[in-house]
Amino acid sequence: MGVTERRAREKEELRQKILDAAGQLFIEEGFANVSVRKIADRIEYSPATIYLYFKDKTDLFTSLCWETFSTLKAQLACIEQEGGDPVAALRKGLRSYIDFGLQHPNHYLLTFCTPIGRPAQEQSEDFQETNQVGLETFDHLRRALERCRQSGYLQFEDLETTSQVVWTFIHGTTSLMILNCGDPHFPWVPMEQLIESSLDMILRSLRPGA
Amino acid sequence: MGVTERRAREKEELRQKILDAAGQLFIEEGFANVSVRKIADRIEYSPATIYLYFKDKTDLFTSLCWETFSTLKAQLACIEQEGGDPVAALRKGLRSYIDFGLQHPNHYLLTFCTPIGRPAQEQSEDFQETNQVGLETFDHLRRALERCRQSGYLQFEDLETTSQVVWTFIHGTTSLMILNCGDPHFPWVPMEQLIESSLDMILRSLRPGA
Amino acid sequence: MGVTERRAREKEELRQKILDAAGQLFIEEGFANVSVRKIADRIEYSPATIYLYFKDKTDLFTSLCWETFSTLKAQLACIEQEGGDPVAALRKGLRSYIDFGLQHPNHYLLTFCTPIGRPAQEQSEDFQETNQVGLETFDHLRRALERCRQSGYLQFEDLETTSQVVWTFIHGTTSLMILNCGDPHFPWVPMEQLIESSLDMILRSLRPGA
Amino acid sequence: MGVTERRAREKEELRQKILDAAGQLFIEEGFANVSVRKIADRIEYSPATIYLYFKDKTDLFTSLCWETFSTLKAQLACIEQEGGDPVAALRKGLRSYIDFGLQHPNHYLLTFCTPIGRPAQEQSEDFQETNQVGLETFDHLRRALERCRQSGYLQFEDLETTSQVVWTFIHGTTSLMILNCGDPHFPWVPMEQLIESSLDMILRSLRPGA
DNA sequence: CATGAATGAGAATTCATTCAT
DNA sequence: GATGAATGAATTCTCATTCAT
Repeated sequence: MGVTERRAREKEELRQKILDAAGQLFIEEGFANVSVRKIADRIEYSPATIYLYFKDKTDLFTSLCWETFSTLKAQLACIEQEGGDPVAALRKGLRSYIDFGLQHPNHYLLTFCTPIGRPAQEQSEDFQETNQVGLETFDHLRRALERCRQSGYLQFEDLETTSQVVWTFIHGTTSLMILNCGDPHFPWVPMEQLIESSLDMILRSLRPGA
Repeated sequence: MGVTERRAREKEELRQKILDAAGQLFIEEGFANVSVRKIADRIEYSPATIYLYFKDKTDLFTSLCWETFSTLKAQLACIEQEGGDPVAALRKGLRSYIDFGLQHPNHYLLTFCTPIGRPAQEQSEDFQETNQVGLETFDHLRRALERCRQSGYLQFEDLETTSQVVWTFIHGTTSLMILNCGDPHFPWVPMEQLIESSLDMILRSLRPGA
Repeated sequence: MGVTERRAREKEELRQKILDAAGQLFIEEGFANVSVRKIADRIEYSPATIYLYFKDKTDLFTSLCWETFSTLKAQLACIEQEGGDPVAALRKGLRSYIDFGLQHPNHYLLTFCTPIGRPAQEQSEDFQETNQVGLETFDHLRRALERCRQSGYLQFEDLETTSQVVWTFIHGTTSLMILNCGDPHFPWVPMEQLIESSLDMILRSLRPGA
Repeated sequence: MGVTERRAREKEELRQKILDAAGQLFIEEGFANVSVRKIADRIEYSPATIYLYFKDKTDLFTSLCWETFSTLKAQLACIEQEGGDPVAALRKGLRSYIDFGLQHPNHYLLTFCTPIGRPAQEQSEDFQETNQVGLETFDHLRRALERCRQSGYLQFEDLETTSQVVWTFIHGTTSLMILNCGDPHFPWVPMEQLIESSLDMILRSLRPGA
């Protein structure tokens, strides 16, 4: 029985190793510029081995996205359950989103900043599943905002529109932080200051009477 | 002498024709999916001819980026010069930025959503030049905000921080529009509505007393 | 001892199961399009198991050929033994040959429509054995014809030449049926009609006085 | 102008060289076992060059078939035009068919004895064209037989069935001659004798009163 | 006995690029 | 100035086969 377990563990480890290598490479070089061979080379396995763990190159991408969403969703669910002041919870959730991006830059970029030839991919079952998780993640934001509105702390007209706008804003902050924060050519203010100011601005714009 | 001039003109015309075809194709199909042959086919020249005008495929792209960035800068400069209500001008500028991104999605993605890890490219003269244009473009935003503050229509503490936050916000809106706007799996509100609401929120958060 | 016997029986059963699956697949998809994995999948064993029973993919095929040739020979022998009207027996034998080809198209094609240029194969023991069976099969035709001649029902000069010609004829019918019978671009008459007409023509050409 | 001509000639020569190499290899190893690389190696060009002359591997095959049919059709058309005794013309045509096969064994085998995954191929324009030529070739046989019947020299019921049966017969003779005529394991009678006997038998079976 | 895991070799095809003309 | 021809290198992916367990 020990043998079976060890095998399973090793298999999972290799799968993860492949995913990690692929994620890094996708970010470093762009999805289109990464060949299966490059991934295999990096982990010192044969290209054929990759195909024992993933159906094709797209499957690799999809799996990475799924990982991203799942982790993020879990964090947000945790905050939601804690309850407490709705605005504080919203802010905490947004901050959590940004921090997640900064802590998992590869996954974040891959999931939200990498264009793929979508059409081909959308059919797959895995994609559907990943997408589902993504939508559920967004639900947390929607609910957090609605709670703020119902409690009277924030005010806005359309929940759906507002949720989406807020998402695009924190996505913008997150992605630029990841991509350019070390760019010596741009006079960035300190990261912490930028993040907090971003959250301030978002909440200010939703304050009743604003 | 007329001959020489005509030759020069014809040469410039072909160069532009190539750039136009390439630009269209990059947008239609994405950089990675455009082959030099496709560009050549579209203008009914041979692939080899392209190489008489551009060093390689990357050079084509860089030239396009520079071109389009200049266009954005020119648009913003134009708005700045028009003068008029500062807040309206700011809003117009922001809208201009978003529209620019949507019109040149591939250049936008390359410039703002691709990690700088291309050692080869950073060094290049073209890159430096393009970067310079980028900074100048940001200057327009900074100035537009400052004018709003000085005129008393908007209020905020730190100009630099605010400018950067605003940029990250509209970048977020722009990039997600580009990447996901056609995604049938996400319940996007109409694009126009999302964009206008984004601008509303940004301006609302800067309103005095907000 | 019961145990040993059961083991042997089980082993033989699995071998046959593999052969059957392979045979079906070769017919359904053609030799080149059948992978060992496909065979293994169909019987729900691992590919590696196949190699416990057969040296390689070719061995599988050779075994099948031998098997099926033996079947043909047995059929012809059976007809021969039945005796009865010699011409009816001849016709039955020819028909049997054609039907055999249609039922085992891939083995038929491999054996009769593939140039012997595989040095490796010719040498093999299996090949020699298969060849032997082939000659014995032809003997049946020769004998059937001779019996028709001796009984006075048919007439021809040279037995050997006639046997060979008859063989080439039914081979032609068989192989074209296999290769093109489903070709919608050729106005084939119904297969049954073609086969029976072929046999009619062959027998008519051997009729005394013809 | 001489330059253009020479270029065209050279281009045609290379095309033919590729076709020849491909034809040989297809016969030697079977369609499925020939890679584009092997063809390229044999003529000492790069694989990519092949694709400048042929759309894909299937196109190579189709072109070879077209060549075959065209040549054969021309020969048969020639005989048809000569006129003369219908039965002699029929026999001459049949003999011509067999001789053609023996003179161009590669093309013959390729066209009539090589199974390909047909479905994928049938759509192509080239295939349609090739098929058309094939049907026209068969028309010659049909017409030759009909002429014999109308002149009263031969007798048979259904023209279509008879034509097809006759074709399968001479195809059988031709293909076995090509494939096995040198087989030391089979006691072949002299080739000339076999061919003439085949024709005798065919004509005898169609003789009035047979 | 059976197999899960792994791989080297090779498949068809495409592409950016060069160069003689 | 423009190009037709050619190619080396790379792409994704499949397969027969092996071997430790």
